[in-house]
Amino acid sequence: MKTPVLLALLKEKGYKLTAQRQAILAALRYLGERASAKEIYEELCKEKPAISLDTVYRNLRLLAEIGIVQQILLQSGTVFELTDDGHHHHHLVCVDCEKVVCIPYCPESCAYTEQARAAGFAVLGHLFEVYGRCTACQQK
Amino acid sequence: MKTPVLLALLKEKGYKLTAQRQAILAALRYLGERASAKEIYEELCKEKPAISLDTVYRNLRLLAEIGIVQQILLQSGTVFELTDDGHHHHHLVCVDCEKVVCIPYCPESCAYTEQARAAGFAVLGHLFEVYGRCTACQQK
DNA sequence: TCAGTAAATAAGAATATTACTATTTAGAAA
DNA sequence: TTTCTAAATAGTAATATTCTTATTTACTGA
Repeated sequence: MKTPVLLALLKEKGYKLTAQRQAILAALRYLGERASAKEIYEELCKEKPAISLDTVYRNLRLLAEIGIVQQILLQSGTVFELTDDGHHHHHLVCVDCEKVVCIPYCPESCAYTEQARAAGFAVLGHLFEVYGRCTACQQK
Repeated sequence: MKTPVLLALLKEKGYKLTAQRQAILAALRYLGERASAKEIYEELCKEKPAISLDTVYRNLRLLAEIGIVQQILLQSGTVFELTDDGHHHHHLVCVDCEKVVCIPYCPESCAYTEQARAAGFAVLGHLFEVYGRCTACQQK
C-alpha cells in the first residue's frame, strides 16, 4: 500500500493521513502477514515518541472500514491482516493451533443479497470465517 | 428447549446439567430474543444465590458450542440468541440502529467446503453476519 | 504562507471478556 | 444410598477493548 493510494482512500471519506496511520501499516507489514493490536502497539512503542494503544485500536478499526486491513477472529483474540489487493477474502482457521489459510471463496457471490434487499437492508459488508481442524491437528 | 433435550445435548460431550445453565437459558427466554451476557447476568443477580459473571460468559460460550444459542456480533458488543430449532441461521445487522433480522441463507450450502477439504481442514463451523443499513436508517 | 476547523491523538478511566484457583457439585458406579 | 472423580462454580485477578476529554495536528481556503 503506497502512501498516495492510502491518502486517496482516506480522503474519500474525510479522514486524514497521519504519521500514526502510516506507522501502523508499516508495523503490520514488518511483523508479517498478521498481528494483534497489542503486537503492533509494542512494535511501535520502540519508536519515539511512542504511540497510544487506543490509537492503534481506533485506526485498525478505521483501516478495516476502508478495506486496507481485515480482522480475523481467532479463539485467542483478534488479529489483523493486510489486504494488499484491496479485495477482501476469507479464512479457514484451525481451532487448535490457530493456523490460518486464506480461501478465495466469498459468500457475497451467493444469493443472500436478494434476501437483504427484500428486508429493506442496504448491504455494506459481511463477516465470514470458517472454523475447523487442520491436517496436523487432526492427527493428534 | 426442554430440560431432557438440553441434558442429552450436554451429556453427549460429557458436560453436566447445572442449575446455572438452566437459569441462563431461562433468563434468555425471559429477556426475549436476544440479550448480552451482562443483561443475563443482571437478570440472574435478582435471584439468590446470585450467579457469577464468569459463569454466564463461560456457559454462553458452551451453549453456543453445542448449538443451543448463537452469538451475534454487533458494533456495541456481543449478544446471544436462542436457536430453538437447533439449526443455526444468520443475520442482517443494521450498523446504525443495530436492528437484527434473521435470514435463512447459510453459506454452508455453497462450495467453500471443497476448498477446506483441499487444504486439509475438517470444517467444524463458521461465522457469518451481514452488515448494512435498514430501511429506516437509510432515510436519515 | 497563515489562520480556521474538523479530525486525530495521548492518557487515563471505564467496560467487556477471559484466566486462575480453591471449593463445590453432578453424575457414575459400587 | 454412599463414594469417587471430573467438571463446574464463585470470586478475584488479569487482559482486551472502548470511551472520555483536553490538546494537537492535517487539511482547507483565503
